[in-house]
Amino acid sequence: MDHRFLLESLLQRWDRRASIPKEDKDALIGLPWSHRTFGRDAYLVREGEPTSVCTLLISGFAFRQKLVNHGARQIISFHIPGEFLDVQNCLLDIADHNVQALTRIGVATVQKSALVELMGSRPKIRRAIWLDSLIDSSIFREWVVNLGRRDARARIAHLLCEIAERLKDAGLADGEAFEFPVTQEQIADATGLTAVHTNRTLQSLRKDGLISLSSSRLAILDWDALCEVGDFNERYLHHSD
Amino acid sequence: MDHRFLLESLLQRWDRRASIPKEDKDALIGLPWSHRTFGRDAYLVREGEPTSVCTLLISGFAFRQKLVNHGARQIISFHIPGEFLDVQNCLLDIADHNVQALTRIGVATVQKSALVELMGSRPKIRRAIWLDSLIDSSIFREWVVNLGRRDARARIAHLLCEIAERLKDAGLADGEAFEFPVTQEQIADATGLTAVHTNRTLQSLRKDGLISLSSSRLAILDWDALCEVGDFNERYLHHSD
DNA sequence: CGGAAAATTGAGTACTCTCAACCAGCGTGG
DNA sequence: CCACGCTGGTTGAGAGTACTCAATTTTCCG
Repeated sequence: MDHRFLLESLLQRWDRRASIPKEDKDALIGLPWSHRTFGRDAYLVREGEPTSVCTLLISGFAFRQKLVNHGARQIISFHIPGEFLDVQNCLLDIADHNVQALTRIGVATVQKSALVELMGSRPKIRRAIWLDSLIDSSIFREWVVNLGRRDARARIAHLLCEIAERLKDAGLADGEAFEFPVTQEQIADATGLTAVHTNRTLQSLRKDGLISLSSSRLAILDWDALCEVGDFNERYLHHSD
Repeated sequence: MDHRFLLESLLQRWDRRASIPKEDKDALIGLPWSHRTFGRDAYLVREGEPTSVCTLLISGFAFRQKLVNHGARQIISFHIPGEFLDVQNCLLDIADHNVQALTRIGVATVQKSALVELMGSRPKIRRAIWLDSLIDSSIFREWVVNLGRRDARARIAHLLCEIAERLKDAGLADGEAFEFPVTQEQIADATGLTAVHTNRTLQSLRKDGLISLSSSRLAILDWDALCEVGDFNERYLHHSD
């Protein structure tokens, strides 16, 4: 199969935690994956709709969000290549939030029944996927803390630290600079702020020499200081587990 | 075993989603559970410490929280009887948050290895536990939205709706009133507000005839209006899945 | 009954929002 | 090739929600 390399970053990440037998890897790769691409802002999953597939992000970035009744949007998570965007839909029949492409993306989708069946017969894969979803959950908890108990500066600093750390862990960042084409409005929607205030806060972080962020490239100029500002402790990412 | 009834509310909840064979129930009940009680505010799990057991809440209420560097506390979730307080620790070796008793509580703990082994051999139980943890995750997502994009009134209304709905689903509430001995400071820490502002906001909800909340009893006087104020849609609780 | 915890109130502050205008980059079409 | 229009970024001024600090009352327990 030629999409072996497409699942490579996922398998590498799993392998680092606990080795996955070659048969298991082949079984995963052998599932009836479909490859698709989506344009920027395209919806992959819509809240309230029935779910039928699970989606693995292959290239580009994506995010999940929910809308509130007065029209505001809250971004719930960002996703980088090698992550499932909606494993929870394996067991949940109705989507409880939206999934959207942040950039042009490539994904691999598989019928959730096929994935569930594979997990039933391959304990190592099951464990890896469950662990991923537990870490997902841990990240949500940290976001609750971020939104509930940190001010604007800390919230944004924390978010940037998290993205950087996850990219580094996935081997997708060289040093402290990387492509991350996020708009200020999206940062605002992820941190519970307005775009205007996000703009001013980013300027303040730039002025202090902590970061450099253009529309598509993020560079962290002073990692320790940014972690300090953002009260960032990577434990919740469980990168060593 | 005489603690059958102690697991009853958990098993009933699971059974409503998908029936669990009697052998599976007996196997779960037959695990080497330990029964313990904790006083109000006692810590059951501490962030940063290694985990060895999983804890099922039998009686009373509990909550999970994280502390930020300047000392503030963010409550991440509340828990009612029949819920696991820390299933994620089955696979995560270091706790990423604290678990505390809200009231005097009774719990049943089991070595996580025993639970993991049981899940390995009992697919129905595994599925039920995984589904619980996915719903947990969905609740965290909704809390992110609550903290990020709703004002004080809506945040508190939403929280109260959630607690009420979960208690009703668990069969622990008769009508729209129930024991829920939470302090205003705890509501504040759950909604990202200060105790003072929480106090004023609760007064406003009371004045409008939406709720009646004394220190230990919550009554929802106008369910529809409170849902409206809190932008509450129960879908994220997946009570029907 | 006494003391501590929790709830309440008041006044002043400030962080973040709103509204609105303006600028910059960029792809498209005339 | 440049005007145009759109999206995203920036700036300013004023408003408001929520915070801080501090005192006071009420409730809860031992």
